[in-house]
Amino acid sequence: MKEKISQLKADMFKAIAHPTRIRILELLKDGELCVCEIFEKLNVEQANTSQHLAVLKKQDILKSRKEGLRVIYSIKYPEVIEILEIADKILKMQLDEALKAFGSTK
Amino acid sequence: MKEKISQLKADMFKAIAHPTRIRILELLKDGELCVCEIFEKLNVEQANTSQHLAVLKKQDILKSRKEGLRVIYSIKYPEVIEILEIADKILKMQLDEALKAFGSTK
DNA sequence: AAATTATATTAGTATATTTTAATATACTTT
DNA sequence: AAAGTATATTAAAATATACTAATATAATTT
Repeated sequence: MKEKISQLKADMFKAIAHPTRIRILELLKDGELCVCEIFEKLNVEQANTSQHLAVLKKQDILKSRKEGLRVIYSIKYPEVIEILEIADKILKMQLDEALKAFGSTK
Repeated sequence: MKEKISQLKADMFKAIAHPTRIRILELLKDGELCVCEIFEKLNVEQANTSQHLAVLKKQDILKSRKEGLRVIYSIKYPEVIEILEIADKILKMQLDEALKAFGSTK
């Protein structure tokens, strides 16, 4: 039972754990965007962008709606952004520490 | 530049994104443990546990110290636990919603 | 209804991750 | 210094992910 929940959480993190998908989430932080806007801003192939969006949607992290020809994606649970912000914070601390290691005669 | 930072964040999430590693982090939430305690509690092979610990340590998420024969691991940045707690919260909302979908004539 | 536009899907190849099993290292105790 | 513990490393096989290119779908405009 506990194992299954860990698996579900791992699946969620796996969905997030890709540079392109992280950039997608950061783009969508301030509101919804259509696929065309996303792949142009990211400079990533349309097909590849679609695939990454599909990963995030399958994992129930993004939602989408159709508007004419366009498909508009947005973040389903804003808490995901909190996760990214904490990751940012940790990364800064890590880099900070790595930098300090230089100062001390290393 | 922005791409490199996304890559670093992705690497961090990748390190977290495994059921066994998530369980390790949850075990260490309340304090340090040696490898022998960890793999016994998790019911995972010693070698495999070592490998997963190495992944988390390489990513600077865990730290370790030696005490006699034992190696004792602990969480380096408590913020990682916050990330797991938010993931928990999101997962609960997702499951909740999935459950509700049943109620409504689906 | 044909052509156009936006998005999605599929298949194939390339890469990366995970697991298992065997072995190595590094302290400790005898 | 030999034997015993605790942990780490390595190699090989199995599995999963990612990217590219080609093609398919679906709504729109002409």
